[in-house]
Amino acid sequence: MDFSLGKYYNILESLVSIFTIDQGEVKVLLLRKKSEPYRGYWILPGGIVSNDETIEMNMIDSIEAKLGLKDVYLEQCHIFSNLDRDPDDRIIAISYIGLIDNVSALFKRDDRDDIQTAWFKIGDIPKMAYDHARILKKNIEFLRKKIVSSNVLKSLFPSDFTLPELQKAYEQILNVTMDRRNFRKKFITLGLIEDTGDKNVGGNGRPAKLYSFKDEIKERNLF
Amino acid sequence: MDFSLGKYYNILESLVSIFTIDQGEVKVLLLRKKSEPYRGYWILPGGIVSNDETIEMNMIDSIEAKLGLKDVYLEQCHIFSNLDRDPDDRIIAISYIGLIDNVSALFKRDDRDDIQTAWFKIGDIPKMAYDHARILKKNIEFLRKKIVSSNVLKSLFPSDFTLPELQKAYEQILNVTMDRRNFRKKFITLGLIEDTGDKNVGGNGRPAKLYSFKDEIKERNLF
DNA sequence: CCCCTTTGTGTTCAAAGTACACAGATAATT
DNA sequence: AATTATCTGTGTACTTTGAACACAAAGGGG
Repeated sequence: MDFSLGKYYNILESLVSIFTIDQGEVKVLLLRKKSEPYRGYWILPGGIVSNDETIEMNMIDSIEAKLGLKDVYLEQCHIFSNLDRDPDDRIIAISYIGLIDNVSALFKRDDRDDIQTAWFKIGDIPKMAYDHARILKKNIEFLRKKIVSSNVLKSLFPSDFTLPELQKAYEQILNVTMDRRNFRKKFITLGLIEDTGDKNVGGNGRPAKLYSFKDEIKERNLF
Repeated sequence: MDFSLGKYYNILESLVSIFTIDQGEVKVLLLRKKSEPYRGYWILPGGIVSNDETIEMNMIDSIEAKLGLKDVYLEQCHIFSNLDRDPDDRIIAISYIGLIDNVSALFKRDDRDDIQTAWFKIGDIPKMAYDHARILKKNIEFLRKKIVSSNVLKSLFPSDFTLPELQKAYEQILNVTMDRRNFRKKFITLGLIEDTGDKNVGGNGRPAKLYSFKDEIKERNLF
């Protein structure tokens, strides 16, 4: 194959939907475009992939450089190669989901002149540029499948958490309501979490027990 | 972003694991390398993606041009961007699974001088070039997840089929054995298939009833 | 001390999954 | 024509899992 032909040169961008839990709400991190086209619209963070790095490396570097975030749990989601997804250039997008706990999320860099960021509730997404709304939708759909077939939400709750917190996360992402007793029974009988012995103090009402995930993230049907 | 910089030019290849049922066996279509490096080793079919086509278009065209196969059911699986996956060039691979029924598979083009193909049982894969063994493994893993969460095997059995045939396909892909009565009950009570009224004649033993899938392919937990 | 809020807990019923054995239909054999 | 070999079709009891459901306990605030 003769790669000197320009037709085989493709531009690739990585795009990521980074989710976290902020005060009980599942949120996704978006960037605001400050220049045309789509000025003022929101986009998914990402970067252009160089040919001397893996897509994962690019993703990790982009997230750290632009957002200051480290240790984001990443999973590949989907590739979008429609010819019309950017009016100016032909760019292939590789989308990821990213999960980060609320403590690590605090280390997000302050907005620079050229970068404005915000966390949005996943049920309340603003106007997005290009086809990013579609990509985000696909990513949320992917996350939905993921949380019922693995304990991936460990990434949102790495340290101690309460069962109501975990349940709320599931409910928001799956867009359902669940019975507290059945939810609790599920997680405990599956042996996925363990009681730390501590309690959550300071909140309203009876203090909740604190749990932590026992195992590493792996595939396993939960629901 | 200044795309005139060469570092943003990436080479992309599409690679596909095409599965079919051949005399009750689940098989995958491989190509034999006729030149160095890896001469004599086997590879997944695919093509280099141009910047004026989608990856899906490239996949479909490659399959038809090199193999003569049409109407292969395709699903995106995974991207491999390791820097060391090809010793000579930096090529990013986008892998697909493809499903084709045994009748359509018969229209596979005869081997040309430069292309030698063969169907291999998925439990009996030959020596493969580059990282294609790893990619194929991932694709089979993907297929495994897919057949328990959707009726995607409809693509292997588009017209009439018998329940033992379908069961054998599941058993081979999942690498398990199942109870005939429970398997039958499952598919019938799920309402996924319907009795055509015909019977399979000519085989050994009691003729099996012929069924066909009622619905289009869609997500739905089966097992 | 009482009220408000939120968490923790057990049982009953329904549904789905699992295990299991024998009779029916055809082709091949005698 | 009868027998045998091979493969398919079928129902039931048991176990496990999922779903529905209400009240007591712990803490904070007035």
